[in-house]
Amino acid sequence: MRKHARAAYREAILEAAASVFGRVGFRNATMAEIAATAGVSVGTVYNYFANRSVVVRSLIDREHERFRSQMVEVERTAHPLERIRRLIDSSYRFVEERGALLAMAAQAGLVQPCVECRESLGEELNLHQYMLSLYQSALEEAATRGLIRPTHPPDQLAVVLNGMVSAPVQEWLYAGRAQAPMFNTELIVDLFMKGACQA
Amino acid sequence: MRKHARAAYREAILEAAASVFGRVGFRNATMAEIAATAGVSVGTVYNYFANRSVVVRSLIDREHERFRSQMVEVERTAHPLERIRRLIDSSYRFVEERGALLAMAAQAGLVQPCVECRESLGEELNLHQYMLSLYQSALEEAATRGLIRPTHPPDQLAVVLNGMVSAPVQEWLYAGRAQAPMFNTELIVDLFMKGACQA
Amino acid sequence: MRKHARAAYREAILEAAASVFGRVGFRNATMAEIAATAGVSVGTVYNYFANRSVVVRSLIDREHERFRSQMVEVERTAHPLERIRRLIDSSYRFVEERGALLAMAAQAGLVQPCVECRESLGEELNLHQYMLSLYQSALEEAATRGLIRPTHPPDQLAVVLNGMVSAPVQEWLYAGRAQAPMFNTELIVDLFMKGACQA
Amino acid sequence: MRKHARAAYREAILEAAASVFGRVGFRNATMAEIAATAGVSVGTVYNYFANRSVVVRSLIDREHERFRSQMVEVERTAHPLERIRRLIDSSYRFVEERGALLAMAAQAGLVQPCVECRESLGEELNLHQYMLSLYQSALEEAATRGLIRPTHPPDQLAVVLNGMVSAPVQEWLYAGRAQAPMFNTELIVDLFMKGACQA
DNA sequence: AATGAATGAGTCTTCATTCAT
DNA sequence: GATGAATGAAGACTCATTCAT
Repeated sequence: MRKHARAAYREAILEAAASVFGRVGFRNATMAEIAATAGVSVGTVYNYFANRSVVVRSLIDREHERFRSQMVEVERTAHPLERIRRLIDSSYRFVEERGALLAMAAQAGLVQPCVECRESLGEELNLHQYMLSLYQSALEEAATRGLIRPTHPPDQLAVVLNGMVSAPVQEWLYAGRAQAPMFNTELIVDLFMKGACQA
Repeated sequence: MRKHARAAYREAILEAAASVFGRVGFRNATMAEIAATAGVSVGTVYNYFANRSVVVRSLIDREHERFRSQMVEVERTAHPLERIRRLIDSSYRFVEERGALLAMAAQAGLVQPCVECRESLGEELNLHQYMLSLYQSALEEAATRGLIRPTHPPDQLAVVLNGMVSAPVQEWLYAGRAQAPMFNTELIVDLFMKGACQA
Repeated sequence: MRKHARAAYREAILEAAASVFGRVGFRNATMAEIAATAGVSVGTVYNYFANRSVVVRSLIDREHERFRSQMVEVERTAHPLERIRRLIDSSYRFVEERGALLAMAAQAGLVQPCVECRESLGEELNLHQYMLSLYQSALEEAATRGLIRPTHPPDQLAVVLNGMVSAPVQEWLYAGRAQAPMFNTELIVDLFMKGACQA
Repeated sequence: MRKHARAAYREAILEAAASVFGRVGFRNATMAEIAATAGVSVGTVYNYFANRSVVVRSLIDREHERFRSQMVEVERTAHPLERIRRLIDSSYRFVEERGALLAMAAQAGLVQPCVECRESLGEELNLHQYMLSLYQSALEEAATRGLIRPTHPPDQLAVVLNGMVSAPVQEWLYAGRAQAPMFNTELIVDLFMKGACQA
């Protein structure tokens, strides 16, 4: 039960950190405010996390893990184009469910990498790279099966596709998350597959 | 010649700021480091800029102006799809030429909006909005002329297109600007127009 | 006991501030020196007082309060001339007991108003006005009872009387508080009542 | 004529300093503002005065000199009580004529000594001491001639008398010099000589 | 183990003073 | 000799981190 209590504290602090990061931004968040939001003392935060940057890393790790575990099932989808559709859809669902965190995630490079934050965050923590690799392997498979035009290298396609997916999220974050997010998977998929031109 | 010297100092400080912002990030940059990089004393920086945030704004204003003036000519292109191609191309050329600055610009929301930086920067300073509006009006015109499918609302198309364009830039910034940037306008245009699927 | 410690720290800082203000002057006193004198770190001072000017105000408020509470009893004295005598005596006793603080108080306008300090101190903090009003009402009462000549307006009399009382204090402060203060209430009262001339 | 120009500059700077000290206070006055008010450059100020504190001292010296020269005639008055009356009257005239300066003077200890300013001002610069000595010798003479009661030591009388004279000036300065000053020599003299009591 | 006050290095900013033009 | 820009020491204030209770 000791263990249980520890986990609860840890969780409370991480949630508080997520909320504060989302509210005041990555750099303006102070340990004092995180502690206050979590309803614990500063010292307690330091009992659970060695220092500020560990808080950040832990938070990102946790979200990363959640995101990955949500994607694991999707990754099994056999048809590569359908897999892409589901990856996008699943990404959007993640954003919709964990929106507050995303503001912070966006700044920390989960969605789009942020040069500023890189130093304090390891390379490995990045959802961005993870999504790119998922898109890329799906695209490679699609190319192999002749489902998409072999015109462009899959890694470049992956980057651009990721940009298409991320753009509405960024837009929403930038608008201050005022509206409930409404992401349109079909638009992205349709556009990516068929393009904008009249046939 | 006094005037000339003043302009030179101003420029040197802005360049130094750009470099420092690019190197250590938007918020980690100290006035002392900017001054040192410019080869002047702290006091001198304050002779030219009232405070830290004025340095940032001035830098962004300057880039904004340069970017706009580069786009002015492009905006006159009559054919909307050709205009889009040139907007993209011109954007990439701007990035290639003023790469170091872009790292900073990226964080400050010139390329992709950064929630954290918004508070310290006026709405109006944003290249992002500017590019979106250019894309959108081109797309509206194209829709009117029946050049693109009327399936999707032009504002959403503009957002996604901007995401496609920005993605490789972000990727390059994120990779630490290690390589000389190689942006492929044709890939973006081709993908946006025709899509990835086999016909 | 936490509470006790807090009060002790607060007191120590205020005493240190009083000492530093007295030593180097109102405006030359630095937070660092106040902290050092109190034997705490700069941060600690800021844990107790939001900023420099709050330190000053708090110090003055405290003295103001002490002074007023010491006067409250005197104010009840029925006979107006006797009341004046006691007001003077009580003022001098306050100065004698809390001399170190007075140096600072003098500059801050407690004893004699100091134009320079007014902007940073609220009107209401002023002992000077308080004493004037006490003297004035005593003088008005004395005039009504026919105890003093009705020649001069009571508000002007109050100002001059206050000047008589303050002068020896100023003198002592100006001499660097080298000697133990020796204020002569009888001299002031005698002079104010009977004047210097031979009868 | 070179000499003439130099003197004019010197004078302009001192007047500017007086005005700035009077406006923003002793410590808040910057060399830049003094220079600007004088209509010269900062460098020029330093061509005439070695440093900030020399400006202050020079200003005080000048006023001191003017005051003394105005008093020289008064000092010759044979009758000691009449001399006191004229000293007071002359002091008030000086204040009325050079009011702006007095604000600064007050802070700098010309009228009432200000502990804060003592360090930057030599002992010798003090009008206060000068006036005290004039009052004291007049009082000693009056005591010798049996014109005043021998009850109180002349040095203490001088201090108190000076307090009586200064009080209305302080009051006027403290009120922000809003009204034209109206000092009442007769009230001071009458009160000092005869006291406030009914005969 | 939780607490929260103490710490002090680090940041922005001011301004007296210097000095090249 | 006048100019005014450059200088940098010094001061107020913040906040991550430590540690006695």
